[in-house]
Amino acid sequence: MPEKIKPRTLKGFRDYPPATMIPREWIIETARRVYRSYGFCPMDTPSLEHLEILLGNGSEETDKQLYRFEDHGGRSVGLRFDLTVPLARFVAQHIQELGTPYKRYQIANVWRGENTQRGRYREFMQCDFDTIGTTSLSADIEMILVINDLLSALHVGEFTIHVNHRGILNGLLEKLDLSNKANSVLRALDKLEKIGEDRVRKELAETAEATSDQADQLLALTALAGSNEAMLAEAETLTAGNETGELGVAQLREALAAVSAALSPEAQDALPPEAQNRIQFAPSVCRGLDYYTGIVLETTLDELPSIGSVASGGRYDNLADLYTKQQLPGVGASLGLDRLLAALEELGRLEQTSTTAQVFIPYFAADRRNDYLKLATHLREAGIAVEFYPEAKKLGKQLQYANRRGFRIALVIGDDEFDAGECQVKDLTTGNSKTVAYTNHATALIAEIQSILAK
RNA sequence: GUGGCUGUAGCUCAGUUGGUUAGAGCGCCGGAUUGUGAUUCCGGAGGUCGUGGGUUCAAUUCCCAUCAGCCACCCCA
Repeated sequence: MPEKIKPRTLKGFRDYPPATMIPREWIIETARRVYRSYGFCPMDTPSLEHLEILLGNGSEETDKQLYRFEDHGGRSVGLRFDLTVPLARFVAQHIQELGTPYKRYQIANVWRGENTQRGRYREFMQCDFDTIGTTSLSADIEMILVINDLLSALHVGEFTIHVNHRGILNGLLEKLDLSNKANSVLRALDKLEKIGEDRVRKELAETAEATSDQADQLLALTALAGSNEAMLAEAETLTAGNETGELGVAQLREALAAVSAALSPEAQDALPPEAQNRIQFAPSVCRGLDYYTGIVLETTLDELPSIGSVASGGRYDNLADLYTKQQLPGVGASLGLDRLLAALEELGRLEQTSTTAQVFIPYFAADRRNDYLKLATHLREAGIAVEFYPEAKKLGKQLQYANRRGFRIALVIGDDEFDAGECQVKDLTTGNSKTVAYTNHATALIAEIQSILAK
């Protein structure tokens, strides 16, 4: 007998059995619903692109992480490592037909050949939404509202949206004459919470050659704490005299005020106290996202901040300048679905179900198959998802199966019930059952099922 | 990509200071109970100890490599 091939998956690539796929789809559906509720429209692009498209302004890091190869026609190609670069190519190619403002969402896999860790895989899904072709602050405000709606709808527990404006830090850097060291400075400042002020100071001195006076000012900004209003006032003082910084503070102030106004006061008051500050000015949020130029945001879960940002985004001045002369400003953000799922799993916030139907019909009376199928059809027509067991096994076994899969209701019908035109509706959560007539288009039965499902 | 830790049944783990037939709990399958699932009792299946090599009379145990997972660094457009 030949050796069997060992079944296995590649590092960083995973299977998604039903128990993980069901919550996954639920998140996708929720994201889709929220995005659509703001008028964002679906679109997609190919997984594979010409290498030159993806490399574009690529940093060395991108280079290293990119999955690339030569296709059968000898072309250099690569798998997309995010959804923003393909979007840039897409709008550069199609903006004439699309018109502006163009609002899109895209939920798709991306690939990065980086080392794996909890919540970090080589194939993972991003749920992006963007508004292209407008510089209006309304779009920025809307981005914050979308993220707030989305995470609220996902039942992730309390979360914090950390909002900043690139202009504030850039302004301070200009003022301190450190603009040419921006990357090193931002990278060091971003580690503040992680490694502490002393080591950040050290890193600033080493990598950005910052003087201790410069470091003082940078840390004065990033270490700000207190209410959003108070912090903004401090930031205003620190950047005073610099146009970029002042504009940044002003825009952020306006956006935060608008977000508060948009969220109804009643809804706000109904939230627990910690949630009323869920949108916070965070002067140190600036990492990565090099092309962002305006408002930026990151979102962390209050119960598990260590897993990192589960949704981030911001405003960019010119999305597609690599591919077109047309200036295309925009604003957009992305939900990191796999990281979020990893977090929810760790927090025990995922529902354990392996079924998509709520109602189970055991195959009980062996020669009544067509009657069972007919009943199932009736229920489906009423919008109730039903699974009919394929074998006329012992009832106990079938109920055990139903219980394990997480069905809510079993409809027990044997010869006696068929003859009497009734049906036992068994609530699998409580174990109680109730006998209901199912004749007359099963109206009474449907009502009973719906009342149990509504619980 | 660099460094560290880990890998024993489907799951969570014990264990062997190198030595006969590698264990437990939970889960799974069957029966007690041929019309009712989470309890109870009885029985059963399931492991080349991640994989490959080396040292040894003997390796699941020691060594090397490799694969995978986790952690830190790096990075996260």
